Amino acid sequence: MTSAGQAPEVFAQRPKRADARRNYDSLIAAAREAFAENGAAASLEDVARRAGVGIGTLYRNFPTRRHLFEAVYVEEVRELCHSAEGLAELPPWDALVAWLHRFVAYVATKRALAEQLLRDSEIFTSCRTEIFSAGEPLMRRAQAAGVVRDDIGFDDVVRLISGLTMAQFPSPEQRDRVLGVALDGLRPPATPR
Amino acid sequence: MTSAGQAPEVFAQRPKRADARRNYDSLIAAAREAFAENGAAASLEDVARRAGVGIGTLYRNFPTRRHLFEAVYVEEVRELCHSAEGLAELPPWDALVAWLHRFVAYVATKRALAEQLLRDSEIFTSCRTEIFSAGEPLMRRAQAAGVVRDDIGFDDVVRLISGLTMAQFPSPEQRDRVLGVALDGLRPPATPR
DNA sequence: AAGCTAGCGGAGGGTTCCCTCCGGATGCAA
DNA sequence: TTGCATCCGGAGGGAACCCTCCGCTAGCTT
Repeated sequence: MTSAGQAPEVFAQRPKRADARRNYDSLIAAAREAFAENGAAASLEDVARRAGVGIGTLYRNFPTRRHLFEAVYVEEVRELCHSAEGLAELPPWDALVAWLHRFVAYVATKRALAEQLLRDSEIFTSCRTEIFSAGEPLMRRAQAAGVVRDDIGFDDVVRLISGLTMAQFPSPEQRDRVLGVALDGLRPPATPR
Repeated sequence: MTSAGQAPEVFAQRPKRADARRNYDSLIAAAREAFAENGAAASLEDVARRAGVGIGTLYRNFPTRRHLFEAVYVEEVRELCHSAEGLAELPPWDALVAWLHRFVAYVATKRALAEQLLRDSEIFTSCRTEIFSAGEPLMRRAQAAGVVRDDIGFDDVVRLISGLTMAQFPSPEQRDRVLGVALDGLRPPATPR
């Protein structure tokens, strides 16, 4: 008997035994920390140490550095997308802005991660899709309401916001001020209001 | 150029003998290539190989990785600042936009470099000063002419543009479109607030 | 409670890179 | 041309990291 045929599933699958699942989770948490701290080149042995497991366990769960990378990334994206729920009740412009603010927080910490994955990755495109289906409706609603210019697409906004967040800001105040400028660029050319 | 005369001692000094100077220059060129290609973690031995010199020569000129890094960075900044000359003849808004476009090209290739130096570096702050003295006058002129909002500073613009450029764009068209949006955000509000 | 097996840890061999050191080569001044 | 201070190249020891392998541990099932 073999394990079921190869899963086309890009996502690493979570193990089934209790202790294994525990290890899997702390590995992801440890990797999140290590990557945030030392960038994408963080030592895998250090990750294992942080997680309190042997290096062998790390490799069993994530055969390559990239697997680990992607697992962390997917986790992050999931949280971000989840946060889009409940915003539909706000006015169109406010809803969009609120979500973009969360997006900023997300990108800020995931700089190194994104850097690696940007090159080429099935994971990345699939996460992109997920992000789009979370945020694009907010954008379209705002455009329909006439509070956002309609000569641009959601992907333009994503690049704009995610890019500017990659810069390092000395203070949250400045970050918000700059974000405000960018958001002003989204408004229609001659909106009163 | 702004700061002529003797540079701060942080700058590696160019050697005096002809062959040594040649090596120094090809090392910087090689490093520029290698860093652009493999990111900040590029192997120093690879840099020496590209430059066609021994590893010893590299270490004699640049005792640490950071020295080499900074030398490349300074070179880049110099070129950028130099490009601000001659823009004073354009109309205020056009001059600013033209320079920001060059700035974009500069940041695009120097991502990895900046990433490293952002943390803490005397060099970085001094280059920052140089960039400011090149670009800030353009900005102030535009503000004085009333074509740029005056509730923001030049450093806000720098962060906005440089950040934006760190994102990766699938096409130059999209990059320019997004840049356009950001620039629109710089204009004064259509209606006074 | 007993057996089966998924899962664990970490030693260890291999690779890559860092950086020092010194005998030999060479530009430059006299 | 000659002398020498400067500069060159790359061998080599050490450190960090990658990843495999296998004897042992401990969940889960019956």
